[in-house]
Amino acid sequence: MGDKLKNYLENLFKQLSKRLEYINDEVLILNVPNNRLQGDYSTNIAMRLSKKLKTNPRQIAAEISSNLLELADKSIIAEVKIEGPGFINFFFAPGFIAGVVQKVADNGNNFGRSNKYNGKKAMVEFVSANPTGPLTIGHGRNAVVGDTFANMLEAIGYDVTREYYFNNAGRQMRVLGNSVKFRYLELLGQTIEFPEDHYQGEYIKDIAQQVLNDHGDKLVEESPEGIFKDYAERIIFDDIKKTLGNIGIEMKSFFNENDLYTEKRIDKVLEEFKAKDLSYQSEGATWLKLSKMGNEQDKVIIKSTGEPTYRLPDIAYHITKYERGYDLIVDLFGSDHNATYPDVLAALKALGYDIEKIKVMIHQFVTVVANGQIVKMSTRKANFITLDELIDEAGRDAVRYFFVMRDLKTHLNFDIELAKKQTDENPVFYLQYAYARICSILRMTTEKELKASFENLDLLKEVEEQDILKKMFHFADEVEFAALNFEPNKISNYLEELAALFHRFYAAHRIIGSEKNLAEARIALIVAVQQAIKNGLNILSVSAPEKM
RNA sequence: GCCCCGGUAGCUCAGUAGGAUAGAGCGUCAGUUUCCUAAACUGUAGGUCAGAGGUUCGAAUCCUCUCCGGGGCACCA
Repeated sequence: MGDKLKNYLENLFKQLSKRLEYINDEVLILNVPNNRLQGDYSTNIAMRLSKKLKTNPRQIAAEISSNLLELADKSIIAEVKIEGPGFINFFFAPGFIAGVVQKVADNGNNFGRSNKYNGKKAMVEFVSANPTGPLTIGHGRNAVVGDTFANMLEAIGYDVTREYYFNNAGRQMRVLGNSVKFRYLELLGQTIEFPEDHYQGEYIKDIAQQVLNDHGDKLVEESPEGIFKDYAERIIFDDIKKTLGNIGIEMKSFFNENDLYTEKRIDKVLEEFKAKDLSYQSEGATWLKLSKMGNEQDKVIIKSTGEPTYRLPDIAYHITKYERGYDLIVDLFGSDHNATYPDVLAALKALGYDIEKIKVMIHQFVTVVANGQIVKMSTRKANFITLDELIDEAGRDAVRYFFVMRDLKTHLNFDIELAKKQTDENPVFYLQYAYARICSILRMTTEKELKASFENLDLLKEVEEQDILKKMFHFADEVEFAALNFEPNKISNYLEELAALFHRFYAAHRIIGSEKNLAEARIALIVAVQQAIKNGLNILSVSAPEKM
């Protein structure tokens, strides 16, 4: 759907370039000025051209604007002004702006969405926590952001697969099995000195209890890597899936690292490295020639024990993503991974894969603040707060919103008290309140037999009304921008601004009690706002309550 | 020592390929409800955009250096 206003101007400039040749070589940058007196859109093209043409920018601006006015449709563009050092400011006709209301009504739940990337397949890999314990708040940011990425890509037409990659073998899982067995023996009355580097959490005791319930004391001689590990894995994974479900995340697929071995994919990659002379043996290990691929140093891919390091399966795993035909491959990691992915990318590139398709997104850590104190957490030490506990306390909407409302690149302070608060300090409620307020107004207007009408949209002339209309025109652009740049916080910011404009309108003007035509145009306006907020919240998977 | 992120109002943060007087919420203080939800709105106060150089008509934004905070630099994942 795009932004009609912007498209219109871009087309106008295209026509203009036939008249004024110098326009051709200059990129047109249109932005929305902060100050409404500076127009609906503004361009600095004259200033940029003045360097090249060695002419006064205001003079160039004058030539551009007079030609533009001749080409422009007066019912769309009301005014073009030259201001400041040479900005060209465009003012749209209020009646034209109001047309967005009709557009929203026509598109309904699809308003803001587009089919620009229809037919393209994307994968978002996220969470990918190994089943060694419940999801923590730290995983929460990854989970919510990843799912929101997927929602945003769907909103611009992508067919998206959400995938969870996990490893249920190796040292961690052995330690997990051991941990359960120790707790099991404790339950049977043995005195155990529980190792410090084992999983300390209460959940391990629960799993041990479960084993005891099902098998009694028959497993004293059983290997920790058998039944104990299997129980732990199954119970923990069920718990993880339940937690994800609690915040509305449904993974389409769970990819087990182990399949890479059984399907001989690891061997195949190794052979390929060898054939392309990208690996070598040294000190009993197999090394990857990363220094030849532009990275700092060579790294081990097979330890002298014969076990691969994480890099090798990671590379093989990504090859499956290519083979599965994705046009866009998104990996979302915490900042602790920031040094590892370049190795994987370099290797894939060396094997001939187009790494432009891969977008590695790194989010910074979550700092949990409780009672004004920073809480340090570790799964192993079990002093963490689980994601489930957080959802129980703060609710799904607040959790989803809080994890997404900040730029990924910055540390997120998660203030547990704030998220729990059902007050105006909590931005989720600000948005939801705007929505609920509209629903309430509409219940009243229905009683008074007033209904939305598109006949007299040109009556929407007040500043507060025009501001809302203009804001709505940008919705689709904001969604597309947010999706392509992986910035979900752009959507929450946009919605907060839209909600603020609505609240301002509400305080300044009345619907019930206004002249009928105006009242019905205003109803159409707020119905459109209602739809936009709902669609935006929907992308964030936050609910839009009709009553609060 | 090296690499990646960040440093903007008292607090939490926006600031979209460099643009016009740096914004919002919360918190301060002062107001607004016989009237569609006051979970709202209006006004007030609050800034050396970490610091120093540079690039240019113009820098919070780009470059260099310094300081502070976080993460990483394994034959762990």
